[in-house]
Amino acid sequence: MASRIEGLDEVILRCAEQEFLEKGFTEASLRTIAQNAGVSTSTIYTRYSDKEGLFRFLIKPAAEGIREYVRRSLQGFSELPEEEQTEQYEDYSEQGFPGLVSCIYEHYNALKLLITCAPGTIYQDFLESLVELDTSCTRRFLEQIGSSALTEGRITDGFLHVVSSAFYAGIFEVVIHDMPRQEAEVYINELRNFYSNGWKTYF
Amino acid sequence: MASRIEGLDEVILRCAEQEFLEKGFTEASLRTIAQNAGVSTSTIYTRYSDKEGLFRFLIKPAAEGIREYVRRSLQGFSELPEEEQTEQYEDYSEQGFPGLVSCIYEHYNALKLLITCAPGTIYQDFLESLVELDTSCTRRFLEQIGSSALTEGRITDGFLHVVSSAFYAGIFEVVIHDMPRQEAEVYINELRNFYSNGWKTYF
Amino acid sequence: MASRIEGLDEVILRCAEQEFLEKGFTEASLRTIAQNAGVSTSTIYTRYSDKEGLFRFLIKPAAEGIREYVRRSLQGFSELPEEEQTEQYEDYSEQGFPGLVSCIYEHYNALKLLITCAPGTIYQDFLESLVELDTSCTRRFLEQIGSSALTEGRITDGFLHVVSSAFYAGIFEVVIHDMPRQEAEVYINELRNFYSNGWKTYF
Amino acid sequence: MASRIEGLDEVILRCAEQEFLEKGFTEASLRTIAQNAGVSTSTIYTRYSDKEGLFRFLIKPAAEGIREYVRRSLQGFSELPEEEQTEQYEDYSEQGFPGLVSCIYEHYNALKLLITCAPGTIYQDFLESLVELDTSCTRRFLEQIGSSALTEGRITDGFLHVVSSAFYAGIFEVVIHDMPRQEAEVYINELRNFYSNGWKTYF
DNA sequence: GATGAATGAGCCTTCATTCAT
DNA sequence: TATGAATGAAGGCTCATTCAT
Repeated sequence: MASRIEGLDEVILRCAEQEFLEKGFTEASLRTIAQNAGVSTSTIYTRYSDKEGLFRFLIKPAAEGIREYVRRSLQGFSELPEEEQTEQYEDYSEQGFPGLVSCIYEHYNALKLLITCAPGTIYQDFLESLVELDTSCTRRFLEQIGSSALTEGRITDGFLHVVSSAFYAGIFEVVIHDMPRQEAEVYINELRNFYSNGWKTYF
Repeated sequence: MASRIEGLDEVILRCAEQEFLEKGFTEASLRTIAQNAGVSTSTIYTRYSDKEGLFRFLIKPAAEGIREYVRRSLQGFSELPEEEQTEQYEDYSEQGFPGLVSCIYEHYNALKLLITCAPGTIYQDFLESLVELDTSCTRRFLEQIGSSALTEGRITDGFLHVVSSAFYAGIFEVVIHDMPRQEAEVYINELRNFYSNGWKTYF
Repeated sequence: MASRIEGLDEVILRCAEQEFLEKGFTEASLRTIAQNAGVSTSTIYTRYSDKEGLFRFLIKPAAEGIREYVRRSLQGFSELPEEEQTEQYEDYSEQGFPGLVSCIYEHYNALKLLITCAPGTIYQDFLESLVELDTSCTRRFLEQIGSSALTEGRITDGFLHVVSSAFYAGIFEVVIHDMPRQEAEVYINELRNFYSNGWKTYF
Repeated sequence: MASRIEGLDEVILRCAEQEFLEKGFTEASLRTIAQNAGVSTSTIYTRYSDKEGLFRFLIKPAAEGIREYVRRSLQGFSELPEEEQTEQYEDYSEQGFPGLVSCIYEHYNALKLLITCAPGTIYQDFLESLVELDTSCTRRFLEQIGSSALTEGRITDGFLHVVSSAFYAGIFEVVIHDMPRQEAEVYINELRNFYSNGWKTYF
């Protein structure tokens, strides 16, 4: 009874990453991955149950990493006293998501996979999860400051939702366009600034 | 000379649209489209050359419509006297792309196809074409007003490009999230406002 | 009612020849032929009934030309007085099929088609028809000279048949290998010499 | 590890042979072969890569067998002392390729496949490989005996090539015409005799 | 006579997945 | 656990041919 071959996972995952990156999920071939990794197709099934399982395994740390970062970041904001929150919005460009870029580049390949190669609604679901964190935080803030835009219904759930997903989609352009890290930092700060400026008009 | 069967195109195109929308380009099956339309697979080849030809046919008016709208809109801006251009930027939220939403909803399904289901680089190329129009217009404006950010190299081609594509990607969230038309109008104006505010810091 | 377009046949036939030559009968595409000729596929059907009809039309003159030449040539031999026939066999290299090469080069392309591109049994049938002419002439000669090989059954129909078809197949190597005309003349004479030498042992 | 189903290869190969023989390579259908063999089309791909792989597998032993026979036979001739070589040429009809017929009938069906059904240049390449062996042996002999025909340029590479391929094509008539084995032996000896007689005129 | 359109049959091939070993 | 073999479904596409105009 053969035990798990040492280091095989790494080889498989590296080959899978490459194949998915090159061809996207649908067009990627399990056979090709297996061949490049020097294992049988069946081995992949033994370890990751199926094609989608393999893909999800590859992107999981990245998705969770980003999500965790955003969660903690928003939570930090929520826990500030109200006046500081407002203040931050005034000059967010210096705070922003200070470590977001690090987080992105830490999971670069996997993130690119998730953003550009995912099958079905995997990317949408991921984006959705970020947007939910974001909008609920924003709504809470707007409620705290007693925003009239909110009570008068000018700001709806739909609006919050779309503005937020446009924002995150904007951030992920960094990955789509393989922006160098330094450029990305400036860009993301700028984006954050844009959206801050947008929101301020509702305060 | 056997003439084209009356109204067949409409049936085929409707079925194709549905199939592509449901499964995306790659996963969509020509056989299924043909079956639903009640024609032979070959008929599709006779009329649209191949799968991609069919897809492009479906998409073409939408892509061209949007592109044409954006072109004319930017051209109108460029032809204004300099002071009015600056003025517009100051309060763009009341001008925006006034007819863009109409244009989007006119081609709604086809646009959704283009944005969410296109194979290869078709969507990227489309987006790119808009971004090119946009950035060359923006650069021209910045040159006219003698922007120091431009001459000092803080604004690069890459920066223009990414900000612009983030903007258009943001606009297309309207389609991705099936936003009701009225909401979309507000949203797009808002987005325009965001980006205007962003640019203003460079003037 | 449109009358036959002037000179269309020539164009079609030239394009068909090229396509068949390039791809062989099976792989050749009627559509390609039609496209290159600038006519509709249907036009070919109107004029040549179907793909095989078109092919047969192309090769007919060549097949008949060669067959006619061989027939007349053998007939000439048969009509000689017996002693001259024997004599010819003794020094056939100077007589051979004196005009055969001319005949071959007159129909070169069509012959190449027939030999290398024909579908089904068309080439076999053609070869067979030559072999039949040849063997019946040979047998008649052997009978005339009272060949013991014949009466003793050492020379059978099968033997005659195969030797003859090997001979003609040998001749057609000229076409298969695109042998220059002058070289071909020498070669065919040589071949004839070989076979004459072979036969002489049975006299 | 699922082992190969017992005896499946034989069934598949037999069905493939039949189909190729009946319709030729191009017209033969893998589906039909699979159906007749009672396996799925994919099984054929698992075992033989593709259609051509299957064909080549069928043919390989025959092609190699014949080639090997010819090689050894010519080598034997080359290794004789010069006077015996000349002697053999004088009365080759009694030596010929004594075991060639056995070799042919051993691989009968596969050889028929190779000669009458092969796609592309497979048969040509096979023939060419024989011709190469043959001509280099012949040339060596002519050089040894200091043939004036060679030094004077009357015998060229082209001539050697064509005469040789006509000879082997002649031999394969045996297969094309399904000649009974005994008849074939006589025929091939005869053919060898013909060509020996031809060559002798150049010595 | 010429044609554009339509067709149905058929092609080879690839795929993810299962299963006995 | 790892695997080679087998599979059924499906894929896009090409073809020769027919037919109404």
